[in-house]
Amino acid sequence: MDDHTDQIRKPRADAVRNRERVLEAAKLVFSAGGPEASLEAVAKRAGVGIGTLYRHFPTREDLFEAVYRREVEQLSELAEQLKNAKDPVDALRRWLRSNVEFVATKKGMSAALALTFQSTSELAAFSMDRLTKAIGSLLDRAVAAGEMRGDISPEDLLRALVGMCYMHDQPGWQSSVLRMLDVFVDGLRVQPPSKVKARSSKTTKPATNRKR
Amino acid sequence: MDDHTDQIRKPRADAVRNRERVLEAAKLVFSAGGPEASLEAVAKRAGVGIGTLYRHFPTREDLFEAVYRREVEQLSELAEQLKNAKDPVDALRRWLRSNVEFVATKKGMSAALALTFQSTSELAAFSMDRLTKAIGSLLDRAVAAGEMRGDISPEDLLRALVGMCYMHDQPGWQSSVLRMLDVFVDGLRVQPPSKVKARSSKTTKPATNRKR
DNA sequence: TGTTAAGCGGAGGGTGCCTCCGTATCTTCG
DNA sequence: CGAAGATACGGAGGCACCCTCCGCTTAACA
Repeated sequence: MDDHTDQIRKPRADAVRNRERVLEAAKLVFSAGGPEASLEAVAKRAGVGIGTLYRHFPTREDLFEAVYRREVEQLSELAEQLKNAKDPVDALRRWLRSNVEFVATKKGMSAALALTFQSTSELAAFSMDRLTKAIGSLLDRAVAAGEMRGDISPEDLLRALVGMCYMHDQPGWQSSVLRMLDVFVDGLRVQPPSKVKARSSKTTKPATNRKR
Repeated sequence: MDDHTDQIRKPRADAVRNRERVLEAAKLVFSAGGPEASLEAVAKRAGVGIGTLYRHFPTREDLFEAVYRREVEQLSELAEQLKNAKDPVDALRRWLRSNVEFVATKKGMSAALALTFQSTSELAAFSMDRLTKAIGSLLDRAVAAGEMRGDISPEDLLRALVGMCYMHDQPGWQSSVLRMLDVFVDGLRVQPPSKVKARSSKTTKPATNRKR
């Protein structure tokens, strides 16, 4: 009818609000009930109708993905904030710890993520990229401050973190990971040459495979 | 009333048969349709009523576990057979390859297994034990024959195998793993052969690979 | 304030989950 | 072999959840 249809309306306020509510509810419900939690439960918790949920997220996977993306972005933002902390080493340590906590609360979601990552590895790429950048910024700062060695790449660190968290079905894994992370961070510090302890008799570690 | 009911009847033939049918059907359906495949589809495929399925396996997890256990036991039996093969190194290699195939066909089940392993790590213990023994018997024989070095434990080998298969969402992972396994087995030999070209052992004639 | 399209909610048809129980079949024993 | 009783079978049925569809509501814009 009218010819200036290229004019876009402001999105409706209630739509924005509801979308946010659903995401928040989904985070809670999935974390508690695992990947097969009822979507109707999510809708109820969010205080919206089931139809509203489906309009915003047509499939269960869409909802998963949106929740997970948001979490990754929050971790990313946390890194941004921590950039301004006084002690760069401590900032990095804190970020790593937040990450462990993130995994811990997502216990129910891990299987779902395994599924999702298989189907759309675009999401995997996105989150890897995002997290690598986050960890990189913190790492760089510590290195620039002369507090950490510079021969470890962000990818390495991320891989180590993910690898450590991978065993999160064992009991007491969380404290174990936290301990290992502390050791890891300590090992990353530029150390006074006097305090060099003998290496274990493990086989030689392959050199860090630098990417890019 | 009855106090000497300790007399045990022979299990009914149809019960045994149906149980087996359900397991076989479940293997197929889960592999194809993933962990959330319909149990009624399993029952239909098995040619039994849904009630029969539920009597044998009260929960979905019970069924999963039974299927997985059976697979592990089959791998175990395969090792038993391969014990009598002429060439111990080739026997080991074949077992490792069967394992890769096993993982490949279970593509849909991986997420399910992640879930199951979290809840009942007793199953994980069982399968680890079983597979370690299987791989150990083959390894020992090759070592006893003087064809392989003796400083690698069955656990190491199993871990390497599992670790290699863990990346089975990448495209082309299977051939990659097979290649790595060949390299690995070559590395395990007492006398590393001078660059044997990687080959795919389709035939049952392994002798062509022997050269030194 | 009126117009209009974007958004909302929930009824409803469909599917799968799981239980329950009348019926069929197998084992045992006379 | 045949009866008796234990054991297993099948599927109807009630319930929860999935997802679509559409009449009603409400926010944006003029």
